[in-house]
Amino acid sequence: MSEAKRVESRPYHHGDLRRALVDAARRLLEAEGPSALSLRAVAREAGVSPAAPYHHFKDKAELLDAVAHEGWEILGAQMSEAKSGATGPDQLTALGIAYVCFARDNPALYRVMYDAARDKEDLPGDMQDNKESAYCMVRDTMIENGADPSQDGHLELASVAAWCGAHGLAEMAGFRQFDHLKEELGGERPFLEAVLNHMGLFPKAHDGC
Amino acid sequence: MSEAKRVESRPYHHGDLRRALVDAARRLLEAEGPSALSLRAVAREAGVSPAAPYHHFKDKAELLDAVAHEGWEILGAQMSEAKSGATGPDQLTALGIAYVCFARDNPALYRVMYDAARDKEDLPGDMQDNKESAYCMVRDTMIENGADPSQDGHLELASVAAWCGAHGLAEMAGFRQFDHLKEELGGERPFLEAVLNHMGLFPKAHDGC
DNA sequence: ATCCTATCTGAGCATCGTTCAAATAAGAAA
DNA sequence: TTTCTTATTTGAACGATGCTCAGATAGGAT
Repeated sequence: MSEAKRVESRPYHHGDLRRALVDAARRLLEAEGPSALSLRAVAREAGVSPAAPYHHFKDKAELLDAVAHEGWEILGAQMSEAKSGATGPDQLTALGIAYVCFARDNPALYRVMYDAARDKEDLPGDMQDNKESAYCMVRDTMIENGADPSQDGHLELASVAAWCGAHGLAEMAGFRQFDHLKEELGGERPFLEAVLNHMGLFPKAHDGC
Repeated sequence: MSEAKRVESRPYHHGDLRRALVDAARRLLEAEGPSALSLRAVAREAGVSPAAPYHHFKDKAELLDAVAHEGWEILGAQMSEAKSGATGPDQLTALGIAYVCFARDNPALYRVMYDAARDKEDLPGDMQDNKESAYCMVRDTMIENGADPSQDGHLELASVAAWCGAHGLAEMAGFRQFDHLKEELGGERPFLEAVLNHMGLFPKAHDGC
């Protein structure tokens, strides 16, 4: 449908084709879902031949890795913002809510982020590499709010439990079977908060998404 | 590799080809992982032409549905057995552990079970259709152990929270990043129990897998 | 023995991921 | 400027996939 934008500097034939391909992939992902994300379709969307992507990514998997990488960056940014909008233990809730809302608003991207990881049996590095990464933020926030870093096992256990709970909810929240529960609780937000609260990992919930 | 067994009654050309196809699919799934599960490969494994499956399943998706259906049956049976091996609130823990252990022992099958559902945004009927279904067992066990069925929202909330926690853990437990935590806690079993316990949804943990 | 119908095959179509030799264009060297 | 070099892109091709369809085949009933 849409053409790749050709406004910026064009150092080579196509400008920054790598960039254009990742953008095209994300556009397709949002518009058509993960099943429509073929390498050929991405090339088509970027206005380029099916073989062109192979000079920027060794694999289809490597392209998806790049897309997933951006996903983790966006998630990290949104969680960081959510955290700074709250204080004390509420920060943990804010992180949880931000995580689940990200998954709700970008379901296809969220799937790509974990699919790549599942095949490798390795959590994506983007998730835990730097202080702005999603997992580390949860961990650090727990420490800031009284968890004992020296009692390392317990802290990590708490982080893992919180992560599992949030991920589970993120994957379940999309199913229609929970629509009536959402209505009953006054909308999707309250539903998400209620489940997170019930898990006891995220103390309370107040802030915006 | 292996040939389809041709021992039972053979009412038509191939006997019960539908059965043979589902078996072949599960064999491939276990041996080669979900990505190797093509319709053609299943037909090949069953010793039949690529077009044959279409007389028993309208789709590849419908074949996967059948595989997933069996997965839910097995999961239900294992959870039922785990429940009957415990009493009181321990039953809930037993259910949780059984759920996660099933996912650990059949990762490929577990993925197929949810992949089909995700695409439809509908939880698989097999999960909640009958009293032996996995979700209903959790719900019923909660009622049996003191939850108030009249306060319906809260009960369902508790079930959903437990399900999310178990599912999240089931998907995370396979990642290598948690290997050191597992060791530290004395193996995979203790790790799973510790996380479930930490979520506070499954009171205690004692029974076998 | 004949017919009917469910079952299976073989060939074919569009698409996919991937590779590779050849074409092209950008920047450096002359 | 002209030439050379190299990164970038293309076009054609291969094997594999999901799926369709006309025709072959074989049970079971008549």
